[in-house]
Amino acid sequence: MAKKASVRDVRRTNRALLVRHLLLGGETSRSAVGFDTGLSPATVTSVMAELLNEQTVREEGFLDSVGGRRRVIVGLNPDAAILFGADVGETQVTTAAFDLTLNRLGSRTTPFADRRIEPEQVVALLIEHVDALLSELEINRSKVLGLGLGVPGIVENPATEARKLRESIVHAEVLGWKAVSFSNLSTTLGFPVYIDNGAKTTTQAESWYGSAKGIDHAIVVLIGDGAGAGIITNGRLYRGSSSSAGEWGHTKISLDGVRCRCGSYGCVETFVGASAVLERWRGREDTWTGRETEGIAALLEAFEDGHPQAEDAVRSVINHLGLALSNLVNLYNPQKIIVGGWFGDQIAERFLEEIGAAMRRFSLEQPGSEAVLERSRLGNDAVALGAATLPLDRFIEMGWPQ
Amino acid sequence: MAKKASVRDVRRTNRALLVRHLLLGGETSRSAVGFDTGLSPATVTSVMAELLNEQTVREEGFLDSVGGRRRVIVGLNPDAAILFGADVGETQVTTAAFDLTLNRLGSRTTPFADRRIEPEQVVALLIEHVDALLSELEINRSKVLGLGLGVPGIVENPATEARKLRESIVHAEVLGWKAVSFSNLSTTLGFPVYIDNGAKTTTQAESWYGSAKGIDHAIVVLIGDGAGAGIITNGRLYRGSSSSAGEWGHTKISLDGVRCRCGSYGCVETFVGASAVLERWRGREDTWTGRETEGIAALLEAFEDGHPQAEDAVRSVINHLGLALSNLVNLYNPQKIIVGGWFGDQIAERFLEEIGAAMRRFSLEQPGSEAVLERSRLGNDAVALGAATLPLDRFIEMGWPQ
DNA sequence: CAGGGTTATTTCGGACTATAAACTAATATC
DNA sequence: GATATTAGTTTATAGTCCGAAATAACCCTG
Repeated sequence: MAKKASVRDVRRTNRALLVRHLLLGGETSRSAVGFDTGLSPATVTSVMAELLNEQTVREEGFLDSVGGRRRVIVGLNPDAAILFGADVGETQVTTAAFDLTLNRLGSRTTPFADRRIEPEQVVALLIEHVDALLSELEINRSKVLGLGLGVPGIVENPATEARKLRESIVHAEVLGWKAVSFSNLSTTLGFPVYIDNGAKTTTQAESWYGSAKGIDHAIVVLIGDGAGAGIITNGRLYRGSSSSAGEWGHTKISLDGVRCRCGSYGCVETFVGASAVLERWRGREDTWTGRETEGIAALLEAFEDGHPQAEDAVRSVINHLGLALSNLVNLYNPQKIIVGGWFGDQIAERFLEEIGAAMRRFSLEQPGSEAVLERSRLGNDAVALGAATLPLDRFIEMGWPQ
Repeated sequence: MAKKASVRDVRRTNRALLVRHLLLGGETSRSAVGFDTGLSPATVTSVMAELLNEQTVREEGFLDSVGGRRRVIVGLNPDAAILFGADVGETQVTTAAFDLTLNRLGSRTTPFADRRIEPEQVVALLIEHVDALLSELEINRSKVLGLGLGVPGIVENPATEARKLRESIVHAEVLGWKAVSFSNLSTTLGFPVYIDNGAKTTTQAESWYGSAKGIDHAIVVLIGDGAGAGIITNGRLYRGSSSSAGEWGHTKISLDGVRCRCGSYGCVETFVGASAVLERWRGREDTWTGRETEGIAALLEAFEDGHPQAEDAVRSVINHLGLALSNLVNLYNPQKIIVGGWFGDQIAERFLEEIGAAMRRFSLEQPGSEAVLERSRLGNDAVALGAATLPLDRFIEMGWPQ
């Protein structure tokens, strides 16, 4: 449970605090860092010297004087290391390279058909992408801190520690994966590989750079064909005992109802997922399978044109989504709920107010009045970006390998 | 978000680790403590000397030699301090006194009628109880570390830190309390007062001493007339952004249904709460209001006798409870779910298997297979016991006042 | 352009920590 | 009684942060 502490841990904590501050706050001066973190100037100098020495941080000129000695600009050295983030989606694999400040340096995407791809193919693609990016960017493999992998499905994770994510087991129903391990990928690539659920990596990205930045209690809700959620509690991504927390799409809000792909009935996904919504709008024709985005566009158009059935379908989504969100509000008491995912983006763009009103109507007053509903600010890149935060987070906490 | 660390924090952390170890593990030897905590023998000696010096710990004899020097028995000194825990229920106020090892030294209970009591009356009762217990036990007021207060309702808590609980605001609908503050109680009593929701204090007790002991991810579900939950994530009680997390009883599992006392429809409470169950069994007659325990006894008897309506009512509880629990499983991925509360105790006693089966049926496979359903091991005392852990926790983390 | 004021950063010494290693204590065993 | 064994303490050392003083590098004024 609790862990012992030693003097070394103090340095590690403060070092991480500083690096994280520079990452999220950008360039500043030593004195500002001291003020913001509460560390004494002496300590800032000391830790910064260590970081400068190992090239993690660089001095980048001076800020104008404000009456005294000019401030030295310090900031993370983007070129100090490279991070890869990969997004294994339902239709394509995207691998992106980032520098230490999480600027995207380049990316590779390979689509695949029929929502089917074997783990071995993914491994091959990842190796190909990484190699291509490394030579394109003319970067030495030794500079790579690691690869983060966002996958659709449950990632089982023996130890809670992020450092052990490499030994994870992936169950991705959508892709037909059962108990898949990527343990050998790391050896082939020559650097650590970290795996997490795509919704969770997106949440991580949203928490570091998006609408949930700096928020201690936030929930990121992702709605596409299906629905998932990532939960930030006390400033950190909540994983549960085996990393499968946040399966909001399969919580039940009805005692009966349409059968869900998970095998059960009444799941949130069967009320607010794009496929389900289309099915409800047009009946069980399977007309839109594989073309859900077009279907939703058609639905929204029909709504604008005032078609009653379309209106019913949209109202139903708003209502059920509000109810499903209120369950999160009552259980987690978050400061913010962020709606994303391709379908979530679209309905939130037009109906954010209505959804928020429905959510508050179903919530208890106190937590309901505090929960702010917002749209996601990050686009499709969020999965890969969030995945890249996995090795970066480890770097921040633990420093350079060895 | 993150906080800076200093060398002092190291000592505080290790001291807390040791005290907590002695509290939960009972008496041991220095060498065993070192082995269990990972601290070096030298450090154990040093910290233990500090604790001995301030009387928090005492040496209590020797363990037999196992081939070398005999081990000195060290353990918390129960008489070092006194803690009060109070349970403000819907029908009575109970105040209990505990020693430092949370042994119950005595208690006072005062019932009240009609589920109505004014905050001022509670304050008066608490002062009376405390004074009575202090003189009964012949204890000096200066030895009291604090009073923890478990109340039915939402406790709003400006700061997340437990140390600020004294400035909390209480909303207790059942008692007709709106935005009540107990800020002056602490001054009158002469020691700190900490307030939390009763379900949360029970959860704390369950986490320290009951079925959730040592479990990092657990949920305690309390079912009486209403329903609530306490959530342990990463070994700590989860409070949310304003301490109102865990309102499981008012999450919705149906799109329509009976009106809940919270004003909404479809709440879990309206399916599994004792009052609601009785209403469903016997119709809206209000026959059992104020005598719910008798009603439930009658229901269970009728069930045993094979009355079909009773059987329907019981099956309905099992089913809905299983579903409502599955939502917790999918969202939190806990290792354990503990069922308590007076009604929860009774149904779990007879139908734990069935409820667990229903829960797993509605859950996703992976988190569902991991979540163990158990009965609470603590009785009615749990609220007061858990409340007493509030000042105790602060003592463990921060040491003696000043 | 010299000198005083101001702000930023570094240096230095002090106070605390944990720990390894050496040491002392107290027992069991032969 | 000698030796081995285990428990616990003392000592020396290496980190650690931080306050205070020192230094650096500027602005402003006359």
